[in-house]
Amino acid sequence: MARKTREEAAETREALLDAAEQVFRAKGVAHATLADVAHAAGLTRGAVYWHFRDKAALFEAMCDRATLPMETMFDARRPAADVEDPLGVLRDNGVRVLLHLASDARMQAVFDVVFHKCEFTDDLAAVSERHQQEDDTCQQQVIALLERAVVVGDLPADTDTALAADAMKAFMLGIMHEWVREPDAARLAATAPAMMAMFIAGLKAAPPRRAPLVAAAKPRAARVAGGTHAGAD
Amino acid sequence: MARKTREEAAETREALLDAAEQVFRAKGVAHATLADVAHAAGLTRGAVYWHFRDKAALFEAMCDRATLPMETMFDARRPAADVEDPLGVLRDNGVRVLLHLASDARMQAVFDVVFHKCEFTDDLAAVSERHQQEDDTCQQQVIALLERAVVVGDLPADTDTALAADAMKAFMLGIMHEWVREPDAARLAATAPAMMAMFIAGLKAAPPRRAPLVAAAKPRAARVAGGTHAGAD
DNA sequence: CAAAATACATACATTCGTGCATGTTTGCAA
DNA sequence: TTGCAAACATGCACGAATGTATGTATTTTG
Repeated sequence: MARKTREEAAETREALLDAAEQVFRAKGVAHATLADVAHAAGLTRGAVYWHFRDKAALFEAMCDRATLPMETMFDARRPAADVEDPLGVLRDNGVRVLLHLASDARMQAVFDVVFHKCEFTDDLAAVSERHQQEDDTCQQQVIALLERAVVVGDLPADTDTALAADAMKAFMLGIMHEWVREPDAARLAATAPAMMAMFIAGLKAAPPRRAPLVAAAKPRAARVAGGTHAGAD
Repeated sequence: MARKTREEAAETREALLDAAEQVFRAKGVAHATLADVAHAAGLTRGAVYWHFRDKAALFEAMCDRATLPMETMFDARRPAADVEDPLGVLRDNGVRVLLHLASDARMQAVFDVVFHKCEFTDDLAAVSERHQQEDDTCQQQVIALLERAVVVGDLPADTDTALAADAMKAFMLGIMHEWVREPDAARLAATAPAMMAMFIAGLKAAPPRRAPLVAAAKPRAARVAGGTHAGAD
């Protein structure tokens, strides 16, 4: 109808993002229409097209609003160069992320959408790349802690820290992936410590090593050309 | 144009499923049109509507063709009641699944579609429930092996086998989820044993226990109001 | 206080995908 | 050999969603 004040406009934008979370979660991103989102917010498509260029932009803004807090949670960590119990820090970080997911309804909705209610194709390539970058920076943090663990002596020198980081990422991602399908905050909160403790214990007991099995302990000559060669036939 | 023989008709059906894998993977299930699938197979929409009721039926058939082999792979296992090294069997089973994924291009395509290129909403509810059932039967197999491990003495008596099974499911699902994004068959094949060994080692070293933390061992008083309270500040 | 920009609602044209109905040729059975 | 049904291709009507253009009232600015 009429123009709103700046604050009210910002509120409508938030309302649209809230509606997008609900509608995307219920109908899927591709299957949901912008009219659905607008109507869920008590508005019309005009409001949506005023605040966002198209559906992809709306989706991107929705993701940003939920993942930026998570980014800061990880980036705010100290340089991780002088912690005395790096594996303990790693475990606590994992638990913290899971507890945060268990307590933040917005994060739950967005993760449910990203995991199960959206198709990552060309039009969402920008969002996908941003997620990729965030994941990479997070992985660097984990690798730094793992290498610190090597220095401290909690892990052997030839630990494949990159692989261990991939394993941790896969574990946590799988937990969140499955949990958002049937959210039970109490259960996740109760089981998160045991989950992470189990993973860290496995990391200590059977850490993945570099130069896995092939190119065995001491073959004839190490005349591999590429340098960054995979190793497995 | 004309009628084909029964065998040729079956071949065109397979060709349509092949095309669906490619097109769904490239454009996403919701964003892909049946004309795309038909054209990718060198046919028209008429052929699609002859063999499948609609897009959901095509998707379901595509999933079945790829996951049924996996089902048999798990169901063909022996009753798991008298194995002498249940955790070893569990580890080998996990490795086998990962190796199978690394070597089967069809399974890779379908998993990529299911994980990243499709929206599980109402119209695909049937497929989602079937996946759920398959997962449950698989989980029962894992739990059976874990309880066998308790009997054998590899795990303590109060091991939370259901939670451990959830952890394994999350771990494997996370590995596959991430791997299909950037498939590298050699790398997955090379790292799968170390991954599974690490998990089993963690299971042995720090198995999750029942009656986790709440109703705790012996704190002052368990007078938390909510009942389903998180517990970890 | 007037002009311009804001914050939407409304209306419209266009495209696109689906579902079905129909056409057409050929394999298969009697 | 005839008839029927399989195995598609083709064409059409319908709805639905998008993008944009326009209208409108209010807010802000000078």
